[in-house]
Amino acid sequence: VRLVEVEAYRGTQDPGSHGFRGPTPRTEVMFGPAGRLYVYFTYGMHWCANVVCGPVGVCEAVLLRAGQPLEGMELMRSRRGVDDERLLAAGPARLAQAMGLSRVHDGASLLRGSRIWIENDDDVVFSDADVSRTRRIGLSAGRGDELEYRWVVSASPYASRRT
DNA sequence: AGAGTGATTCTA
DNA sequence: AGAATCACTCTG
Repeated sequence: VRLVEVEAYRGTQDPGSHGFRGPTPRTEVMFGPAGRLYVYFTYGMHWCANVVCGPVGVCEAVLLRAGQPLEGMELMRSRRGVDDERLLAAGPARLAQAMGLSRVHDGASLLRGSRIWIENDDDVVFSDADVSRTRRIGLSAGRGDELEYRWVVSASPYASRRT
């Protein structure tokens, strides 16, 4: 997919982050080296994937919130049980499901030579003017909900909501 | 607007 | 141990 929406989480500096209260068995990956996936399970049924960003000992991660399907459309349709291309990866749990990400990918490396990776698009698709910065989704009040740590391609029909 | 669903973490 | 919470999605 082509990523069209992400959110930043700043660990111990950020009450909205799973890492706010320091490392736990669940969050230890986020306190490890950058370039790995932090995949967590929530609401009894959903997986969501983050990219760990900070140096060892510092919890920082970026939640992958939405993507535009580019390849493997039929595989993603079957994983999602949905036909509409715009709903295949429009949301963090939808994206993870479309990509087939779950427990076994927690801690997986994204570095060169890995089976999962992120790469720059050779074509320039979006300019800075296409990207909006907003408050994050799904955080209760007082949990860092006022921070504008969500970046989204405003006009993309593949984002998790219209902006 | 509400239900579904179960791991994780905090409190006692 | 028990309870609260939850970086969500789908269906009405």
